[in-house]
Amino acid sequence: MGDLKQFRFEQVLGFYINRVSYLMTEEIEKRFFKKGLNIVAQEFAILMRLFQEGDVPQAKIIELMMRDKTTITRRIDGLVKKGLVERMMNPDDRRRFNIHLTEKGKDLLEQALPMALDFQMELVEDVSSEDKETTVKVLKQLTQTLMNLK
Amino acid sequence: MGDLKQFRFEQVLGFYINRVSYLMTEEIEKRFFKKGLNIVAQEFAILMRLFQEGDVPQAKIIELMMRDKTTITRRIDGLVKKGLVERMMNPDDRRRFNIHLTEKGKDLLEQALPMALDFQMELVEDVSSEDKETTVKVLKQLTQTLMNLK
DNA sequence: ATTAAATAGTTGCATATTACATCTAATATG
DNA sequence: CATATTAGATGTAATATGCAACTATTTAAT
Repeated sequence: MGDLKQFRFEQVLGFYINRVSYLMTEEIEKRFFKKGLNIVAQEFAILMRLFQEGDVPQAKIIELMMRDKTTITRRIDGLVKKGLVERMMNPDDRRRFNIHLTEKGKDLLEQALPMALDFQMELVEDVSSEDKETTVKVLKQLTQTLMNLK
Repeated sequence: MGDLKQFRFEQVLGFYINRVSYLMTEEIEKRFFKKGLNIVAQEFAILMRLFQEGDVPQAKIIELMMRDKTTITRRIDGLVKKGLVERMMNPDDRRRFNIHLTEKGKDLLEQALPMALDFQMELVEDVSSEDKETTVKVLKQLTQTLMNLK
């Protein structure tokens, strides 16, 4: 086990990725809360997706969030209860719902999105755009590798 | 809100960081489980830290994990129950415990560490060492920025 | 057409994670 | 010595998560 002790664990990507992920989530949720926006980061991610893509069935959100369908059912339940989205009947397939952003949901996003973008800007302020691009590239690559493992 | 629609959200770091963080954690836990190692990623992080630094009081682990002290108390409880660590009296300050890696904990780490290192290697296999270094640098920078916000 | 298989989503559990408020014991500070 | 601070534990409650099993619907297979 001696040789392992030599290893500089701090150089390991996972170490930082988990930390940054946790800290970013924590910070953006804190900011949402301060502005009276009653959503967590995951809910924001769903709303943002609906804003980008329009109505989608829950299956799409499951894919995005990479969680069990039961977990997503309950997340959507929560968003419905808050009045931010609604389940619309899909006439082509009556098993499916289209998740639809309500006016209230749009209003909330109108506040939340600029906050999220500001936060991102603030974060990478001191990172050169070259380094930022490299990082995004590497993260995309890692995502792909990880998805292939599944 | 029209201008926001233009924004390429996929370029945003947070998007990938969260995904990679989640997928990495999931994958390493799956591998631990497959080999019969009964630990989650957070427990591994604690054991690894103990291996690197020797006995530390719980406060150090709180700092590492960035969780509430009650959460850490219970994590340590869990590790004690599994026989992987023990709480040693600190003669200099009787409020404090030193968390000590047991033989069983060391044995487990002896299996888990190489797995974690292999996993990391596997992940960054196709990433040039230059890109990897840049990514680590950026992640460190982001960590620092995020810590300063707190 | 009729039956079997697959799909979308929900509900009933059980478990894990987390933290706030509060408590005890011990140490540090004035 | 009195008080404040610190380390850690416990009570409790909220949230997150997924497996198993279920319903309803659509698709595929005979």
